[in-house]
Amino acid sequence: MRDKYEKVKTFYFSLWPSLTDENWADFEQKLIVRQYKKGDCILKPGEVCNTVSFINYGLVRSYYLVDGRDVTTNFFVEDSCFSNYQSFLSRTPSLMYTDILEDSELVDIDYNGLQYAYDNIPDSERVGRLVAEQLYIILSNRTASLLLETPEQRYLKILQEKPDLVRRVPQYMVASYLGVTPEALSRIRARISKRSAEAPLI
Amino acid sequence: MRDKYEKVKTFYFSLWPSLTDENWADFEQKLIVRQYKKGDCILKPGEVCNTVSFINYGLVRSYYLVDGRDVTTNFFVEDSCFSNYQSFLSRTPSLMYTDILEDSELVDIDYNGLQYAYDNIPDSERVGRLVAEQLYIILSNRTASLLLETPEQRYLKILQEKPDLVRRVPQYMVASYLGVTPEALSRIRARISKRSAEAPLI
DNA sequence: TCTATTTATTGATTCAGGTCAATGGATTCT
DNA sequence: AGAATCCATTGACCTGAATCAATAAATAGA
Repeated sequence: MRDKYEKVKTFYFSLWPSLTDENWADFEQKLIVRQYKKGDCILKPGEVCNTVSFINYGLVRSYYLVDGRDVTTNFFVEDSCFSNYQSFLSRTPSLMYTDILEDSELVDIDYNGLQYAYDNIPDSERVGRLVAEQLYIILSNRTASLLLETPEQRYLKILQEKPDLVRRVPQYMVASYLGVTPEALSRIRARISKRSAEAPLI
Repeated sequence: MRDKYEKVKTFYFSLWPSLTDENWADFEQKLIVRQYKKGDCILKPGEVCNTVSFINYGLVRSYYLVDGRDVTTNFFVEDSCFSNYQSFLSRTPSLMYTDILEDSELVDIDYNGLQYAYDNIPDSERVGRLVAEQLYIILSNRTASLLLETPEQRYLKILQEKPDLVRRVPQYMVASYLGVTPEALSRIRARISKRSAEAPLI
């Protein structure tokens, strides 16, 4: 039988060089494996996010829904961690939805489990800090992209950097991630393929 | 004589309830007070940011300069902490400038000083985590605003939330923070005052 | 104080994206 | 397989922001 903790263990060991097998065994007690089906909504506005999740397999999306407008803040794929970190950290209601886009298996640690780790497992504070710092860096790249690049540039970039994600996700969600309407993304695509058809062959 | 460590001490004690006077004395050894003049540039693209700074007084701006376009990522005012956190954390060259907008006094801790604290002063890892988490929350609010709101809405919001900042900063920098050109902000302002002139008196 | 420079406003034009609406193509469900 | 739903594309029109340019206002320097 497949070990559901294999991947998450590798993930934490990579961030946490001093982690011993003994401490891992302690930490693993706090983890809960959960399966979800495509279409499940695992967090709604008004709810407080209570978990940080590692994705064994699957695909997850976080988004705002503000007067009918759907704005994707992030996609999360297998082998990475996610949370509604703002809500989780501040213990305040989320403003976002989090949906399961493909059947997924998550390995959750809840707020109390994490506090237990911080208080009892050596160097876990450091891991918490490193995770927060990594999330900060990712977010600051996204913010820079929103400020500096046009939607077309952002689309070309995601095509190049995450082609698999673009394939797995409906186009209107990609549009919503780029900050434009589905119609606009459709026209951006048309513009790009028109240009590449006209481009002189080098 | 004014104690240059008074404010920064208050700041750290508020984040760090377990901080003893003895530990503070140790930590204070690592702090360096620096004065800057309006117009000084304290970090340029290509340089690695080596400090986290607390602002005793003054005003600081971080911005990108990409093919002539000036894009403000943040303003920082007295009694808060700042850094080019991405560069500082990852020890990689900054992509941004950081300028002094008003004569300022900063209380710096450098990278090694912070590592010393993490390794030697109890609970400092936790403070590092809390600071990273706070910065994450601030940044995620900014990102949401860029995704969800129009430039006009963002301008009205900054007017309401940080009226003093708007007064202290040239308008073209506010425009650059909102993600529009100076001309566009000028028109947004014209539009708003036209509307409020037309608005029926309630 | 007067001058030089920087900053803010306004006009004309262009263009990308939003909105509304219609159509055709894909998926999904039973 | 067939129906129903969802999704992507396209067209027409509109609006807001970018750009280029000129001018006015404010600020800083000598």
